[in-house]
Amino acid sequence: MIMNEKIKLIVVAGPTASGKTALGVEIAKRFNGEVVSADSMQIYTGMDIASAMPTAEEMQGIRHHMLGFLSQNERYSVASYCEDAKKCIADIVSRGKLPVIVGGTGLYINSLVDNIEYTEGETDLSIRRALEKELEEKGASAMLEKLAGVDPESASRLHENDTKRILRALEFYRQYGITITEQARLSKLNGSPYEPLMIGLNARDREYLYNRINLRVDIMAQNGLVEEARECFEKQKGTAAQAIGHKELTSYFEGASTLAEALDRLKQQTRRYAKRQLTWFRKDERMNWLYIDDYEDKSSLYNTAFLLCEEFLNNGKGDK
RNA sequence: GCCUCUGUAGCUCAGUUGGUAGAGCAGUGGACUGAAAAUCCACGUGUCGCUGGUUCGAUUCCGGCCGGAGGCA
Repeated sequence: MIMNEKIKLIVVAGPTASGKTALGVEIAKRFNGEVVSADSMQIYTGMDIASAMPTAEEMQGIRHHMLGFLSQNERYSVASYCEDAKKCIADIVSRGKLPVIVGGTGLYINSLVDNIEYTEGETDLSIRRALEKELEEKGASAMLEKLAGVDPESASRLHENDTKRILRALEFYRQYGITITEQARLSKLNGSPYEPLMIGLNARDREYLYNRINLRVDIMAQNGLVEEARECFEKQKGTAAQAIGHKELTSYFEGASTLAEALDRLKQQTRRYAKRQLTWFRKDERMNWLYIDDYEDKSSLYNTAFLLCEEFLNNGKGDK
C-alpha cells in the first residue's frame, strides 16, 4: 500500500520541426490521454503560424491544454507556466486520463516535471529597471563584482557578458533577501510528485532536421506567415516579441531586405534554435531518444514510442 | 584571337618584402531556476586551382595549362 504514488506523465520533447505535436497526439489517442503543451510561444493568441500551434485537424479531437490563452502584450514566465500546467495535470488525472506533456521549451518542461518551486509573487520590474540603469552607468564588470559581494557562487558561474543573469541574480536578492543560489537549492527540496517517461525526438543526420525546418518555414510562408507578422508588427511585447517567425520579417517590412532574404534569416534562426534545444535536452539522462530518420514511416516510429509507453505504464509502481 | 584582373576554410575575402596562413559570416559543442523561440560562453589544417622551373626552401617569384570576371579592334 503505497501512500504517495507518483503521477505518471509522458513527456515528448525535442527540437522544433521534429514531429512532437503528431507524436504527442498519437500517444494521447492510444493511451487515453490529453496533451499539455510546454511551449513558451504557443501560449499566445494571434501567432498560430509562427509558433506552429497545432491546428484543430492536427489535434484529432484530443484535448490540448496551455495553448493560445494569452494576448501578445502580456508577460509570462516559467513560474506561471508551472502553476498553470500543474493545475491542468491535476484536472486531467482527476478525470482518469493520462497527461502527455508536449513541447520544446526545455526550461518549462524540466521545471514542471521536476517540480521546481519558485518563490511567491511577481517580478518587481522597478527593481529590474533600476539595475538596468545602474548597469548602463557602471558597466558589466562592476555589476558582476557587486553580485560577488552578495552571492559569490553565482557570480563565479556567470560570465561578465551574461548581464541578463547577473541582473536577475541581483534583482532576486534585492527582492527576496536570499540569494538565487540558495533559492535554487530550496526549489528542489520537495521532490516531484511526477514520474515522467521522457521521450526525445532527434535526427541522426542534422542535415535531415534542418531540411525539415527549411521546408516548414516555406510552408509557413505559403500559409500566411507574412500577413500574420504584419498584423503583429509592433504589437507584441514581452515574451511574445521574442518569438522566432515575426521579428525576422521586420527588415522586409522596413524595406531593408527582400522577402527571400528575410525568410532565409528566419530559417537560420530556427536552425540555431533547434540546436540550442538539443543542447538542453541532451543533458537529461532520462531521455529516451527516438531518431526520426531511423524509421521508414511514421507508424513504425509511433509503434516504438508506444512500446516505451506501455512498458512505462504497466511497469512497477514508481520504482526505478 | 589578344589584353587585364582573378582562383587561399562551406561562403566572402585578407595575407605571407619566399620560411606551408587568418578574419567575418556559416557551422559545431556547451551553459541555462520568474525574459528561455530569450540570453551567454568556447571552438579556425585548409592538396593556398593544376603542373613545371628558380631556390636550401614556393601558397608567395617565373612559365605553361585549366576555371571565373571584365576589356579590345
